[in-house]
Amino acid sequence: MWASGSASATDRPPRSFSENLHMLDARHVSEHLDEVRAQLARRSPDDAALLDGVAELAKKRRELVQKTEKLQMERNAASDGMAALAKSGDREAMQARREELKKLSDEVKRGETALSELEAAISEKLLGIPNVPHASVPDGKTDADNPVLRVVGEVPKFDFKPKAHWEIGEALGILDLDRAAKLSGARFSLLFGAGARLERALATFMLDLHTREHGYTEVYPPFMVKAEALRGTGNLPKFEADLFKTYRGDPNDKDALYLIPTAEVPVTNVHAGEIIEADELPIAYAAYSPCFRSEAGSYGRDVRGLIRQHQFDKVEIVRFCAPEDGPAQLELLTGHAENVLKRLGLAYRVVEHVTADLTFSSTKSYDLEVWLPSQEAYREISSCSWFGDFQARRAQIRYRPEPKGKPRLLHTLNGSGLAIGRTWLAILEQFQQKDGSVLVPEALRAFMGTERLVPAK
RNA sequence: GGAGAGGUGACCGAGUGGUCGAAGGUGCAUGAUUGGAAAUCAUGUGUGCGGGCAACCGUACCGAGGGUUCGAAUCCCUCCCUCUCCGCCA
Repeated sequence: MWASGSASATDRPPRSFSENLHMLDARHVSEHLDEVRAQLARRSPDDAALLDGVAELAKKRRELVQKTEKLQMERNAASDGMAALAKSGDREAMQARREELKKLSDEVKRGETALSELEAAISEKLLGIPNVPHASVPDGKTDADNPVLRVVGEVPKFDFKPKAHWEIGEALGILDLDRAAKLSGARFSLLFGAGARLERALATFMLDLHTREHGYTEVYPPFMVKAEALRGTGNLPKFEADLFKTYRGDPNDKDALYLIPTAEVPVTNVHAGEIIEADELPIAYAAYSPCFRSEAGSYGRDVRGLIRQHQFDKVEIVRFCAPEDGPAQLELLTGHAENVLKRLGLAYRVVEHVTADLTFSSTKSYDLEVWLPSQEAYREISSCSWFGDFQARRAQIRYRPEPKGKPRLLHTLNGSGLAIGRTWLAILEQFQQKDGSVLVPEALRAFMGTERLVPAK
C-alpha cells in the first residue's frame, strides 16, 4: 500500500537534511530539481512552475557563502594581528593597519548584506511552494476524483421529508441565525438552551475520548497567534485573506496578532524551534478551540445554516512523530477521529484527497464526511493530514534519533476530531424525528441529561 | 499604565572592547576504581551553514534587529520578553 518514495531517494542521501522526500529545502530542490518538479506537477502545472529559479538562487547563494566566509576568515586573522599589535603598543603601526583593514571590513559587510538579501529572497520563494504529494496519493484533478475508501454506519431512512438542521434547530428554539446576524452579520450563529449545551457536551465528549482512550494530552492554547506561528503551519504567507487579523491602534502593526483558523496553528507550534529526544515521540495533543475564518472566496457557498461560519468550535488532534512512523501515524490519527463519529452513531464515509485536492501543507490527507439527509450528500466533518517534514521545517521542529546523534526534522500530523458545529448539525439532521424532536446519541445522554430534544414550551 | 531589575550553552552562573563558542558548577555520556552501587578521578558533551569520502577545517550564532569600531557577548539605539513594586482589572 505504501510505495516508499521514489528510487532516487536511496541513490544518494542528501548531506544535511533528512532522507525522505517530503521536503522543500533549497539544497534538496537544487540537487533533485527534476524529481521535485515532477512531484509538484502531480498537484498542478502551476505548482511545478513555482520551482523556476530556485536552483539558480541556491547555486548563487552557495558561491556567495564561500566568498563571504573567505573574507571573514581574512578579517578575523587580521584582527588577531591587531590584537598582538595593540599589546606591543606600536600606535603608528596600528594606525596604518587600521586603514587597510577598513577596506577589508567594508567588503565583508557588503558580502554579508548581499547574502542575507539573497537568503531572504530564497526563503520567500520556498515559503510559497506547496508540499509534494506522497507517492501513495492517487492522481486526480478535482475533489470529484477523490476515491471513497470506506463507508461506515447506516444512512438513516425517513418516512417523511427530512428537514435541514436550521429548520430543526429554529423550531426547537435552540438555534437563532437571524439574531446572530443582528449581532455580527452573516455566518455567525447563536445557540440557546439545549443547543448551547449540546455544543459544550460535544467538546467535552470529544476531549474525554481522545485523552482517556486515545492517549492524547489535553492542551488549551492561545486563540490569537503571531504571524510566525502561521508561517510554521503553512497558513502564511499565502493565505492571509482567509484569516482575521487584529491590531491595536495601528493597522500596519508588524506584530499584529491573528485569530487562529484552527488549533492546529498554536498546538503544532508548541514545539517550534525545539529539539525533542526520540523517546518522547510520538507526542499527541488534543485541543479544543474556537476557529475563526474569513471564508474569503466562498461567497454563495453554504450560505444557509451552520456549515460554513466565521466562527466555529473544533477539537483538534495533533501528533509529532519520527519520519518512518508517518504513514502509520496517519492511519492511527484518522482512526481516532473516526471513533468520535462511531461513538455518536453518525453515518459517514472516508475519502482520500487526490493530488490536486491536497491542501498547501499536506503530503497525504483523508477526509471524513458525514451524511446530511437534507442535502442527501456526505459533507466534510474532519480532515486528517500528514505533513511530512513540511511544517517541521518551517517551524524548525526537530528530534534526536540517537542519544548523541544529529537532530533531524520530525513529522507532524493533525486532524479534526471533530468540527463541533458540523457534528452538532449532523446530529440534528440524522437523528431528527417525524414529530420535530431529535434523539440524543447514547454517548451524550449523560452530559445532556436527556435522551431527546423537544421544543421548549 | 507608572517605577526599577534582568535576558549568556540542557540547567545555574562568570564574563564591560581583541587571547571568548565563551570560566566555574550542575546534569548527561564514556572510561578508571568497586563483588555491585554510591562517592571519587579522567575525558567528552550546542546548533545552522559552506567545504571534505572521512578525520576534520572554515564561518555564523551570548533575547531580536540596527549602529559605532580594524575588531562587539562586552559600547550606543530600537523592539520583544521575564521578574519585583505600585495602579487598574475578569
